[in-house]
Amino acid sequence: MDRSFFKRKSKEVAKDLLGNILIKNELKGKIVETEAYFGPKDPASRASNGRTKISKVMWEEPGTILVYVVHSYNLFNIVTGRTGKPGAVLIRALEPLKGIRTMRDRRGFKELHKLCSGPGKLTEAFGIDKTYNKKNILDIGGLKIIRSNEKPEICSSKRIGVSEDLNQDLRFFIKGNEFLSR
DNA sequence: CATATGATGGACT
DNA sequence: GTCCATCATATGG
Repeated sequence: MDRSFFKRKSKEVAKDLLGNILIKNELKGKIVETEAYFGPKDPASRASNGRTKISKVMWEEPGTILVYVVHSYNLFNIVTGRTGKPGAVLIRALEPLKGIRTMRDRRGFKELHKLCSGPGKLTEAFGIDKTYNKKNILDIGGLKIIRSNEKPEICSSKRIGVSEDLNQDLRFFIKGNEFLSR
């Protein structure tokens, strides 16, 4: 993954992330579910109220990590688009591939499908917290995304948990995957 | 299997 | 004080 990958519209990045591999130290997971968020004209986006303590990171360089807390869970996003043009992709679910022992210990469940099947679950399983906020995933070694050669079949839906959504599908997931949220 | 409900804490008005 | 880009339980079929 390079800078040009993230320097595109969040909708394109969200779709193209599916099937690729998130790596944090010894942990690996396949990205199976994402959501795209736009800037101030997107009512569901954190940027809908302009630049705030949380949302201002969305104006940073593509590849910047945005982590913030909702209902006491960390949510992991990656900033997309040109620097100064707010946009981000939320990583919503991973298929656990490696480091299952660690994920089970952190989550307190042994079932594979309970480890990373939601945006708050995967950050707990992977140990992603606010110390990663505002760092660039292209610059730090311990956390990265690598391409797989998989070309998954992609489905879409409305975004989950938002009170006011746009009239288009901005949630993307791999068809039939067992590790989706919900 | 499904839907319902309470806990949670930080950001924002 | 209000509002969540959530989750784990509990309950009913």
